[in-house]
Amino acid sequence: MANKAAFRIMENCLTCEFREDRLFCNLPDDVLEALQSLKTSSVYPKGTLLCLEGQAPRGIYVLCTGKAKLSTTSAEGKSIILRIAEPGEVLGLTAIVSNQPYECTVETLETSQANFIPQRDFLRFIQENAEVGMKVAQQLTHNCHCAYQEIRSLGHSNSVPEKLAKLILVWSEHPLALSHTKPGEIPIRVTLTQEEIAQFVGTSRETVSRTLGDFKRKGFLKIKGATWWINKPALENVVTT
Amino acid sequence: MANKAAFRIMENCLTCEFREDRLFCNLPDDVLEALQSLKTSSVYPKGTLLCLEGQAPRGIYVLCTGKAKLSTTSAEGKSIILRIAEPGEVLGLTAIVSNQPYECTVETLETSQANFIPQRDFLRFIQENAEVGMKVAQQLTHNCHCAYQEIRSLGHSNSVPEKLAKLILVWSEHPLALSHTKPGEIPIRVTLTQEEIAQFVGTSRETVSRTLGDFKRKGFLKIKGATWWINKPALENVVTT
DNA sequence: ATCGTGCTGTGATCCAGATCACCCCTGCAC
DNA sequence: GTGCAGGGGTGATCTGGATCACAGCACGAT
Repeated sequence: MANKAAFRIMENCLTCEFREDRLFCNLPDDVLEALQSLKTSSVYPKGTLLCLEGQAPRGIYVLCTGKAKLSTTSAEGKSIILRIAEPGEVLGLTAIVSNQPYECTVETLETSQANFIPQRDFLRFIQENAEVGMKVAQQLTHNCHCAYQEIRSLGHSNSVPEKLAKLILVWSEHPLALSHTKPGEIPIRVTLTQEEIAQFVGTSRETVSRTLGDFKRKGFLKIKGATWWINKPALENVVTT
Repeated sequence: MANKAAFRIMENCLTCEFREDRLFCNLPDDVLEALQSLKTSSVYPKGTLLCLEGQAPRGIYVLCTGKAKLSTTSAEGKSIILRIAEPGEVLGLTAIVSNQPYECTVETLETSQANFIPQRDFLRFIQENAEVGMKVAQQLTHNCHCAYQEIRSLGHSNSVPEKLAKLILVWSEHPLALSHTKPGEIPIRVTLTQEEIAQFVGTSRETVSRTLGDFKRKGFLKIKGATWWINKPALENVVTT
């Protein structure tokens, strides 16, 4: 908790610096004001479970800062990562709209701020604001899109190297801003363990380890701690092969 | 086209006998009236492609009668069936809401009636009617739910027999209404080819053939043409094993 | 320094299911 | 009839990747 002070909590949505970039926050003053009056902001440490698969719906979370991992577990205890939610996303929407138990478990991957809005308040709110309804539809569409991507990846039995390369390429779309990097090497930050990567691509931890080793040997990427350097063209080649 | 006369087209949504059962049609008279004025009804023969993956969005289809198969294709030409849409569902929503190309190909599995509404009209309509916005959210939620199911099925490497059994069990929730059936044998109608079933569970045609053969030998089901008799408890046993 | 605990690397083994290569239907067109 | 196309059955073969079983290694707690 020593770095608590370093984490700035944003209490007021109206003056939030990211307001315009974010689907759900980019609303007229009066609407945002009303929405804001329903929320409770909190900061959650890394590893917090915001909601659990199977739990009765309580409300939604708007992720303000940080990242969260959405996963679903099978009867046999295996779990799959569905996607990583970025700041600005609304979590728990499907459960709230359908009034069914949460379909996935949400776990913060870093210290994150999220605004909670109770189900009842939120439902009333979207019924009164067609504008917000549209945003809800857009977030749901995004969820669907990610899910379809995942289905394509899992179902079209690409080999593990191919799936892994695809995943890394997606990650490399949000590169790290480092000063001195060789051209053609994209630096990214990876905080997931190999175990979690395995859950993402639907394979075993060992295979991820072997495949990454293979990639390193072939010069497709370099790994130093949580920072990876990506050789994009080389990886793209793996995908099309 | 000899049986054209046998197919009754429903022109008026207000007097449609199914109106109340269907998410998207169960609306107050005035709203439904307005929605209706935007639509064009048509009857499509089996095998019609209502929309193609990658196509620019034109509008949505409300499926009135019949069934449609939603599938997505990989670069290598393999395709996966995402789900079978039932009457009352709205198709093409994600594309219209996000204004992105259609994410899946929709093909009618039987002669089907569908009402088409152009993108622009529909978007304007939902922005003016918060009530309809909510229905849109519900349909999208349903899409997500199906997609997550599929991910769980594909990703949690259940064996092929298990996945197949699960699929058949889902089908057996809509049994055929036959007069004389033995107790414990649920009759269902299956119009998909083995190839299509393979695409559904993400496996090869041969494996489907072998697995079904196995099920028949073990008395889990009987197949006569397009009618199958399901021994539910036996199949449930396959799933939990 | 000495544990313990969580992550990563790697070898050995084994099998479900993909793939290839046929054959047999049944229905339809000519 | 004959030919042919689209489905369905089945055997033989081969392999990707799961699984088991360890062994390092980093890092924090004691």
